[in-house]
This record gives sequence, structure tokens and C-alpha cells, in this order.
Amino acid sequence: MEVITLKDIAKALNLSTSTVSRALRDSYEINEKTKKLVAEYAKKVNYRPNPIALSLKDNKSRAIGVIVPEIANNFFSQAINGIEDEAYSRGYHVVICQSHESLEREKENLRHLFERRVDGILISLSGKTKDIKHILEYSESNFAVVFFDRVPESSGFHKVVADNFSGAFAATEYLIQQGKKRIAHITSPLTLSITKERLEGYKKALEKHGIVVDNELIKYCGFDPEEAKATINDFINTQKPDAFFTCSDRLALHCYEAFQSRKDEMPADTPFFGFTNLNVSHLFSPKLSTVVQPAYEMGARAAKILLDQLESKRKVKDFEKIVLETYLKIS
Amino acid sequence: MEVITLKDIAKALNLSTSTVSRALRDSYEINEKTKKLVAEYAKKVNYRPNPIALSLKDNKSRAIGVIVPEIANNFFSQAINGIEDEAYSRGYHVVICQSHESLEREKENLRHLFERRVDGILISLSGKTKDIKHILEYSESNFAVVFFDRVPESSGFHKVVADNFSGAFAATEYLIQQGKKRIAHITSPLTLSITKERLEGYKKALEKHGIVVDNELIKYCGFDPEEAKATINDFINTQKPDAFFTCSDRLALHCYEAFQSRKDEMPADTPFFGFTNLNVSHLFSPKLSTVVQPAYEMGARAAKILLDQLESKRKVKDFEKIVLETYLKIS
DNA sequence: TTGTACGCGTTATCAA
DNA sequence: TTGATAACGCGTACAA
Repeated sequence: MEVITLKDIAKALNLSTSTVSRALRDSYEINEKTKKLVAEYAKKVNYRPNPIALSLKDNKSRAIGVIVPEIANNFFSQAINGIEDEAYSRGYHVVICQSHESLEREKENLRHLFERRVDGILISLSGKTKDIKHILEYSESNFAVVFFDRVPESSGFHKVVADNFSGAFAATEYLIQQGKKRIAHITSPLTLSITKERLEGYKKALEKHGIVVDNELIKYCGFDPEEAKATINDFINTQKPDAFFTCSDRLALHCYEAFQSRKDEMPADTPFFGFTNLNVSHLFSPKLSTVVQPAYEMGARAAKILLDQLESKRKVKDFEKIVLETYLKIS
Repeated sequence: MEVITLKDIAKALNLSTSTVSRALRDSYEINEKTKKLVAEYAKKVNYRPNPIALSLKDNKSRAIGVIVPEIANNFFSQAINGIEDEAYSRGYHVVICQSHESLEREKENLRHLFERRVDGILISLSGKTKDIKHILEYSESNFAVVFFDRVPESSGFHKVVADNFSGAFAATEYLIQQGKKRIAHITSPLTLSITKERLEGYKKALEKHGIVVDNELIKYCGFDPEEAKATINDFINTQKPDAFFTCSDRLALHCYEAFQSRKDEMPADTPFFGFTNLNVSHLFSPKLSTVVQPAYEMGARAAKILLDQLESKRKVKDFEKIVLETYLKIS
């Protein structure tokens, strides 16, 4: 596979590179015959412009960066599918980085992508990220940033999220309708947007049905498996809830495992709910029901917003917040 | 976050860009005092060379491409983790593409990555790929390619694979030791290297234990859920095997679901084995045991080989084939 | 020890 | 209608 440049074509056809360049871009100032000649020859030798040269010239890379906590996770890999479909169909590359829930890694990723001159980034914040100073540094100098899933509170950004409130509300209400009254709520660190919204949904559902919120039934938990296990064990030992609602994708499995290993100490029909895109939850025993997020669509929408912004002439002034519906998957 | 170029530094310090360039690269021909001056100023303004300019100059991008059938799959996402860790630690970017088991998409991905001037690629072939003509086009013109997992038969390439033979052998032998004699073998298309190797392991285990291979118990199956379902149903309706061994990661779940939905028609202890890196298999009911591949290590090793090759002066003549051990995860 | 000039591949500007 | 030249940012051969 030979690499052909404009110069090669020019030499072969006895033209100047600028003529060839213009002919290929169908410029009005070029003779039709010349255009045809150039087009045919270019096709024959399979000419493709060197994207790196274009990047240098335009100071654009036609690549976007994605920063997520983890790839090996259904929610994020589905979201990435959405991002890639949108990006590739519009001629953009996607460079994926993982923060592994670490603020340091998130900073490194940002710097890395910025230096590589990606045109903009899509990011879902790490569990350790408490503010977005490190992101503002970049976004302020005209570097496009779109948040999805785990977004900051600050305004002044495009955001794409699931309707976490409604999802948590629906799951909680479902459990209440099953006759449950002491529903444990295990959730991610309060720094995350999703944590607050889901907790709110849980509380509002209880209130609607006249159940007093018991703060002993709400526990925040990091992403460490041991911590998840300890949390569940503690619940089973002391509060003895009649249902579990794990409000974090990353947490759900560890909690579920701890729950499963002690299921004999609980009534057989104790329901367990997660907030996860795990696509095999219906194969579990005991059953695992989940709130499912439209991960693919979230990714695709976020990418679309970013690319629209990159390709629009004027600087965006009004920022969108897209909220997509979740649905319950009852097992 | 300002973008600083050599020229900016040169102007600020009243030097030429070449002096600045050499000072930063610690050239012997530059005065120590100048070096220090430049280094300090560069650090202060946070100078970083523009990788795109370097790419254009060196005709290298310090990026590698990865083509896999699907990201949203534990095996591949774990392999990608290995690839990324190796690549990032050596200052390379990773661009990920999915073939979605389509030859056409695989070709597009190749062209895309090649045009983007990635320095080389890591690829696990799609299920539809029957030969590697489309890859030879590139590899012949000095474009580095390393295969992993699903590799071609052709010699002349670096390859990193799991010991598929031994994995399948061990799983089959385990089932035999459980007293099973009619073990169904459901596997991927014969075009894939992994298919043949795993089938061979299965057969050899049967032979070792004096069980005649019954070809009626071996079925090839595409990656379509319906096809998987039909295959399992057919087995249950006619051959009534006393154990199932699904030899494909992509297939295992669909087969398992079909199996589960008809488990009441089978003896309660009918074992089901997969060849998958699904990390929640132990939570399933009925039980799902698996042959697990060292996915992370496969990715990391493949990336290491590719990068070593890219950074080595001489052209590689003897190609390595790395074979990594699998292990059984009995549930 | 430092500076000037060039080239990587492309496009835009200016000249012919 | 076409061509020559400069510029994007960098490193290096050559000149001073």
C-alpha cells in the first residue's frame, strides 16, 4: 500500500501541487479537463490526503477524546459504542482513556488528550473528582468539553445524563408496591451527580407512599469490593432491610455477591435492585432487577453535541442538558 | 491553557528556534547557561512539543490502532486494558476500532487507521474473515501488524494467543471426570483459529479417556442469538447430551440462555461450560463454569511486541508466537 | 556556541 | 486557468 502525496501526483501529471490540490477540492478556478485528469489519476493511485499534514495546518485533528472511569463495564462500553458510531460516521477518530476512578489519572488523561490536540472531549467524571478546576483550565481556552453520565453541578457546559431521579423513583416505587417498607439504599460517593439524583428519587418515592425516610437505611460506599461487602454485611447484621437498592453500576455486583453469600439469613423473596446495564442480570439467582440507562444513546447524543459544536462557526452560548429516560428490567 | 511553541520561547528569550530546540533536547553543542535558561522558561510556560508537527516530520504518530470484534465484551475490554497500560506507559496513544464481526468493517477500520498514520496495529480477526489478503496489502509495505486471540494460520506475523487446545482439553477432561460421556461441543465458525484449536483439545481429551468422538455432538454456530438458540434446542431435542461445552466467548451467553430456559427437560446436574471471561459467571443459576483466558496479559504482551518492533532499528525476521495459559473457573 | 534554511504534506495568498 | 511561495511546528544539516 503505497502512500501517495500531492507532490507525487503533480510530478506525474506535470502540474503544480497547488493545481492538484485545487482540482481535487473541485475549485471553480480549475479547468474541467484538468480536474478530470487529476481526479482520475488520484483515484487510480488511491490518493488520500495526509490527515497529519491537515492537522498541522488547521490546528485540528478530527479526533475527539473520551475519558471514562473504566472500559470493562457494560454501561461505558455501550456508551462508547454510541460515541464511536456517531464520530466515525462524521469522519472523526475516537481516543479512549480510563481514569480508573482516580483524579490523578483523570488529570493525566486530560493533559494527554489536550497535548495530542484532540478537538474536544467527552468525559464522565471519576468517583474521586470533587471539583472541575482541572477541566476549567482547558475549557476556558476554547477547548470543547461535553459531560455525560457523571456531570458536574456547574452550569456552562453541555451535559447528557440519564433521568436518574425518575429511574430511582420507579425502582423504589416498584419495591414499595411489592410490599417492601425498609428498603436499603446503597450508593456511590456524594460527590457524584448521579448519587444525589438517585437518592432524591428514592426519598421522593418513599414520601409519596407515606414511608418515613430512615437515614440508617442509606449508606454511601466507595468502589472497593471489600467496602461493598462490609456495607451489605452491616445491613444484614443490624438493620435487616426487606429490600436492597444498589444505586451504582460499579457497586452493584460487589454488593450483590455479598448479598448472595448471605441470602439464607434473609427471607427468600428479598428483592435486590441495581442501577446497572449488566446485560446478564436476568440469569442471576437470586434475582437481580435493574434500572437500565440508555447508554448507547447517551454516548451518541453526547458525541453529536460535541461534534456539532466543533463544526459550528459561532461560539456556543446556551448550553444544553439532555436528560434521557431509563427503564426497569425486572427479573 | 495556552499552547506554547518553540517560536514563542525563542522570541521571549531572544534566541533562535533551533537553539531552543537543541537546548531542550540537551544537545552537547549548547551552552549550559543557555540550556538552563531555556529549560526553566519552558517549564514555567509549560511547553510541550506539538505531537502533530513531530508526526509530520518523522512520519510516525506514536499511536497504535486496535481492531477487535466488539468492545462490549469482557475478554476484549480486558485485553484493551492490557494494551492501553503498555502503550500509555511508553508514550503511545491507542485508537480502538470495532469490526462487529464484519469483514467489510474490518477493512474500513484498517484503511482508516492506516490513513491516520498509526504506527502499527493489533488485531483480533472478525468471525467473517476467511483470509488476510486485506491485511497483507498493508503489512507488506512495512506497516507493523501483530495478531492476538484470533490469528491467521499464515506464518510471517507476530501472534499472541491463549493455549486454546489445553484450555478445551482441561474443560473436557473435567467433565469426563464428572462422569459425563456425551459432551456437546458448540463452537464458532471453522474459519477462526480458536475454533480449530479448541475442537482439537476437546477431541484429544475424549480420546485419552477412550470415548469415541461423535460428530453429531459437534456443532458450528455463528454469532447470532437465534442461531445459538436453535443449536441448543436441537441438541436437547435430539442428541440429549449430558454436558454442554460452548467454545466461544461471543456464543456462550446466548447458548446458556437457551439452555437455561429448557433446563427442566434435562437432568438437574447437567453441567454447562463456557470459554469466556465473563466475570460474573459464578453468580449464575444453573451454574456456569468457564475456561478463562489471560486477556489483560494477552493485550499487554501483544502491545509490547508491537512497540518493541516499532522501536527497533532492524526489520524483524523471526516472528514470535506467544502462547499463554488459560485456567478453569469451576462454579 | 548559535543561527539560517529546509523539509515533512497541505492549503491559502498572491502573482502570472 | 495555473504556478510559486509561505505557513503550520519541529528537528537537523549546514553555515557562521
